[in-house]
Amino acid sequence: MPTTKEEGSTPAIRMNDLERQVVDVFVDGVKVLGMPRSIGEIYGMLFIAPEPLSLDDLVNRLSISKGSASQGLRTLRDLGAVKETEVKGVRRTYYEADVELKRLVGGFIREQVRPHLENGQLKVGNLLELVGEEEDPELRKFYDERVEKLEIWMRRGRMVLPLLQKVLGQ
Amino acid sequence: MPTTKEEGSTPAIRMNDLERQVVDVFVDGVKVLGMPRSIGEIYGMLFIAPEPLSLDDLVNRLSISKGSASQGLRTLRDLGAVKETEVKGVRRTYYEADVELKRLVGGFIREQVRPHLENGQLKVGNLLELVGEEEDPELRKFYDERVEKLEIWMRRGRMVLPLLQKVLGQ
DNA sequence: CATCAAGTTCATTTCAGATTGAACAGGTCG
DNA sequence: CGACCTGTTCAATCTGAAATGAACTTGATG
Repeated sequence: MPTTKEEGSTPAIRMNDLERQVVDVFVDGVKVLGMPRSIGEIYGMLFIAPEPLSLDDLVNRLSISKGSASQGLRTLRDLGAVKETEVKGVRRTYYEADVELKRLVGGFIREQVRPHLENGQLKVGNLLELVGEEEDPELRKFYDERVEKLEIWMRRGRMVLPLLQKVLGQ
Repeated sequence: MPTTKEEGSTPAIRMNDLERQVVDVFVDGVKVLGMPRSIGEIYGMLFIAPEPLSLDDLVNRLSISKGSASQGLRTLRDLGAVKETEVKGVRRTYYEADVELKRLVGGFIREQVRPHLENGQLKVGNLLELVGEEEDPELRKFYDERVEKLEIWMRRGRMVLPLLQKVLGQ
């Protein structure tokens, strides 16, 4: 039962202290990870909600716009951080937080970390050509070393990800 | 010898392609870590510079303000990402990049990650009291579980850090 | 088919955080 | 001491990413 009687779930429901503080923790959390506050608000609200919530519930309780809620939910879906709950006989979609750390970490790595790392490796690849153009052999040696180091760092970054997943997962 | 003849090191030196692209890689890098672009520019410039650079060198080559350079260098010093080089008989301070990944990771964890985690744990601690106020026993049980889960996540976060340092270091 | 309800899209606006630059502090040298 | 050089500080400004909200799409219902 998504929301009880008072049908649907529309009128501005105030957040209580617990909800407010939990949301706050997640807002900080996602900020550290470089994600927008609204993502933290939405996930936090779902995390502490005993029942699934609809988009409109989130709009009302968090006082955010429909646009924010919609985009935030999409991002969270992409991350695999929320589950949709189809309620029989109701059109509206209800969401609940997926609270498996393993999935959260995996989603974050897949969506946010890997793309950046791959892009970085590409750029570092291009660097090698530029180093080749350097005439002065001593300088060239120095550049080679540095670019080599960069490559090692990138490689190591990639290797850490599965380990992270393993350690954090369950 | 910090900079060669043409004494000190003042007039606007243009960046070459290699420098520009290396800086670019680091700008992206620090952005992912949630740090300001100027930090990436400065560290990147130092990383690819065969000789130590002064604050003014950075201002000239990167076309950033003295203020940015000064603050950026301070942050990088706090992170342990930069070493100061005292040159005998010269007042000016010269900087070079510290390229030990171990130190970089350690500094980042110490300065950026730990503070946030600790702050988070504090906030989660406060949550427990709020949960105690909940009357409905079933609801209370749910809240307890969630807060408990949050604590576990935090704890796990802290445990991962030393592991990260160990794996990435050298 | 017309109406309504649910959700998405995206041009505009808002705002937090980064950058600037001018004033300032501290040190050095003649 | 006084001119000068190096670097720091911080109020004012700028900017890019996030939030808004109105227009739009989709699809269900009578």
